[in-house]
Amino acid sequence: MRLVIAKCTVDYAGRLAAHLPSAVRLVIVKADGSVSIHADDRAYKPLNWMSPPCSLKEADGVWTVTNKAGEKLIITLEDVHHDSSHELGVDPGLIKDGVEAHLQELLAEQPHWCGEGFRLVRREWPTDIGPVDLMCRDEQDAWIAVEIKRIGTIEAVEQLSRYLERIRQDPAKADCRGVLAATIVKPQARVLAESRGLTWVEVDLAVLRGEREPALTLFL
Amino acid sequence: MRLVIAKCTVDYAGRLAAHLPSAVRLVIVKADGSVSIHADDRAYKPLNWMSPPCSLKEADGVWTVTNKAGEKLIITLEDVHHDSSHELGVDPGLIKDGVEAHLQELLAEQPHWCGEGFRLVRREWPTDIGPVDLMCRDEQDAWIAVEIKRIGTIEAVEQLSRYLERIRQDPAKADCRGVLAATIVKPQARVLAESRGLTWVEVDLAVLRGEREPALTLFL
DNA sequence: ATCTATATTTCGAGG
DNA sequence: CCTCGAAGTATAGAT
Repeated sequence: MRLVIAKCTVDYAGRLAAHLPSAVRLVIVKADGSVSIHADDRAYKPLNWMSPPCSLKEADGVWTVTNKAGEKLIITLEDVHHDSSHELGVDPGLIKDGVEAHLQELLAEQPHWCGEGFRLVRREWPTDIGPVDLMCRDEQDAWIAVEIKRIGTIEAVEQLSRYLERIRQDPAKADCRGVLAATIVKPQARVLAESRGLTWVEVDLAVLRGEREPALTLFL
Repeated sequence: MRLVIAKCTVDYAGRLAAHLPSAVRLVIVKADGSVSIHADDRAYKPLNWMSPPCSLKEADGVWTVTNKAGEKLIITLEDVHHDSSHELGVDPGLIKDGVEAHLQELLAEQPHWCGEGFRLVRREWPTDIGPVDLMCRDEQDAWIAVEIKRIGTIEAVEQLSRYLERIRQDPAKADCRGVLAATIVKPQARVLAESRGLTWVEVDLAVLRGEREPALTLFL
C-alpha cells in the first residue's frame, strides 16, 4: 500500500465526467492496483476512485489509471508532501453478525412472528426465478410465502409479488398468501403491499433473540 | 488527517456486530473525527468505519470511537509501523456532469425527444408511491408518464409500471401511456417494456445539450 | 461473464 | 427531522 499526501487535481472520465480542483489530498494505491483519493472528511466515501482490476501508469507527476471498460482517472500531482509504502499482507476479513441471513435464521425457528399459527414448511423454497425465504402453512393448512428483509422497501414487495405469481401457478397453491417480514417496513412499501393484498409485519430482532420481552400491547 | 499503519484488531458494535482478527491495516483519522480502517485491496469500501460526527478516545493502544447513536468502534493496536499527521485544509469538492438530474432537466425543456408532439404538464408528478419524472400530453391531449434514467434497466420498467398502475386509477387518466427515456436502454428492459405495452426511447445527452446534431436516421 | 440481491450502504433533495 | 431515490453505487454470490 502506497500513501501519498499531495496537492493535486483529478479528472475522471467514464460513467460520468468529474473534476477535482487543486487541493491537498490523500491518494491511496493498494496492492490490487486500485486507487482512491480522500479529502480530510467523511470516513466512508472517497472523492474519486478506480476499482480493481485497473492499471496505473506514472509519468512526470501525472498518474493515469485505466480499467477494462475504458474508464480513466487522471491524477496530476503538483506538490508531494508525503510518500510512503507499506507491506500489509492479505487481510483475514470481516466477521459479521446481525445481517439479513441471521434474521432469516431466527424467523425460520420462530415463524409465528410472521403470522399467527404459522409453521415452517421449508426455508429457501425454490421457484423458477429463485427461492422464497420461507414457505409456511397456517392452522387451516393454507400456504404462505414469506419474504424477509432487514428494511422492507417497495423493491421487496415487487420481489414477493414475482414469487407469488410463480407459486400460484401450482393449482394446489393458487391461494398462497404473501407476507413481507422486516425490522422496518417503509410507508410506501406498506401501501403497495396492501394494495396487492399482501401482508406486512415488523419484527423486533431483540425479541427474536430473546433479549427483550415482546411489546405489552400484545397482551392487551 | 492522521495515517496509522498498524497490526490491530477491530470490533464494531452498532447496527450489527463485526470483528476483524489481528492483521496489519491502514487506519485513517480525518479532521472531522471520522475513522476508517482499510485493507490492502478494494479502493472504495473500508473494512470498518465510523461516520462523523463521532468522538475518538485513545488510551493505552486502545482507540474507542463512539457516536450519538451509541455505535461503538474499538481498535486495539498491537504493533504500530507508521504514524503521521498531515494538514489538508477544506476540499473544494467534486464537480460532476452527466447525472440523472441533468438529464431530467434537459428533457423537461425538450420533451419532444421523449415522443412526437409531447408537451410538459409538470415535472415530478406526484402519486401516492412517489413522483413520476415527467407528466406530458401529446397533440391529441392524451396523457403520457415519462420515467427518466441514465441507464434504463428492468428496474426502471418496473418503477414506471408501478406509477402507471396508480395513475390509471384516475378515470381521466385510465389510458395514460408510459415512456422510459434513458441514454442507454438495456436489451432486457426493452423486451419487458414492450411486453407491457410501454415505449422506450434512447436520448443523446450531447444532442440534448445542443452539442451535436441529431442522428441522420431521423431525416430518412 | 452476467445477473441478482445486499449494504453498518452513503449522499442529497424535498416535504 | 424523516423519507425516499440515486450512486461512477460497491461487493459478494449464484448461474
